[in-house]
Amino acid sequence: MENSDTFDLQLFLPYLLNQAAEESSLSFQRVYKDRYGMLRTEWRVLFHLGIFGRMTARDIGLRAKLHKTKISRAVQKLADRRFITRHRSDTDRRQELLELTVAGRTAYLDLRTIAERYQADLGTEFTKAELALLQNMLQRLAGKS
Amino acid sequence: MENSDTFDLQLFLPYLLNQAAEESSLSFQRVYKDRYGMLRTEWRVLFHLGIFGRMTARDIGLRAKLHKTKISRAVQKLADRRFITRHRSDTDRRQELLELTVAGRTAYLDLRTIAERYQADLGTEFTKAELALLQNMLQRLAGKS
DNA sequence: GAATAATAGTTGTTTTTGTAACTAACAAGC
DNA sequence: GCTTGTTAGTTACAAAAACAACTATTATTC
Repeated sequence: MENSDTFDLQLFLPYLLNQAAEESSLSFQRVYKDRYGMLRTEWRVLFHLGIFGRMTARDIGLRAKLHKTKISRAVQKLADRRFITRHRSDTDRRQELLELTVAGRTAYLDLRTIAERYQADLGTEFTKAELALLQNMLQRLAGKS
Repeated sequence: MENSDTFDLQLFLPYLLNQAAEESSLSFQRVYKDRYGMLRTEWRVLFHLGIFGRMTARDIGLRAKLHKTKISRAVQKLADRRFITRHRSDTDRRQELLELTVAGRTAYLDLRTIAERYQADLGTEFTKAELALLQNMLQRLAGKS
């Protein structure tokens, strides 16, 4: 109280980004959590398989910047729930090829619809140009060491 | 593989924001973690006390949107490390007034310097106008329901 | 081609978080 | 003023994340 400081925490990016990320995750989280009992890593793995088709845990990790233990556990859960199948690769028997089942694809398409609606709703709050710049800046922020 | 999907995960805000937030937190995290053994909630509490002066856990929670149990634990750790003092309020003996010690203020000022340098460095990658828009949009994203 | 290193993925252990239940103090209603 | 409800903060337990050590397989090197 005696001395008030001038640093603006609300504008400090590591802080501000986290607040925005947390808030923006919430509505989507409710869907994948309540409707499918999924965790964050699980919907991400599901989406990667939905978008890119058959791939290995390793490749998902590289793309999503996720640690292999997280992926391993997400894969287990998704396989338990029959959302994905796992097949050992013939060319490298360490690797496992992951793929969505029909149920997995259905869940993916459902969630993707929600995600698309979320993105579309942003259009009512921001202009196309604003959104494009935001995404561009976030990608630059995300993509460096 | 057989069917590639068109949804662009990289532009989906709950995903993109998280990637950016995680990346942008990293460099700062290294400082408060390695140098002071702090956790995310701890530096946030420290900063709130540094910026706003004496305040209660409740008020920090409202400002930072942090749950009281998180704050309670951060306060304990910060008090253990003699970064803050805690005094029961006279007007309401449920509340506790928190305040930085000299050591706490020193740590805060050190971390604030790093934070300011981080913000300044952003100026080399983005224009002032871009940054202003980014912050504005993030605040709008952060500050709803 | 045997020994060594590197890689894909799993499992176990420790930290950290999330959630619910609790204590102590205050506030409101009757 | 006593019962009922709220609030500030803590504690205990459950869920999730982080980190390290492990197995099995492939790659490298001498």
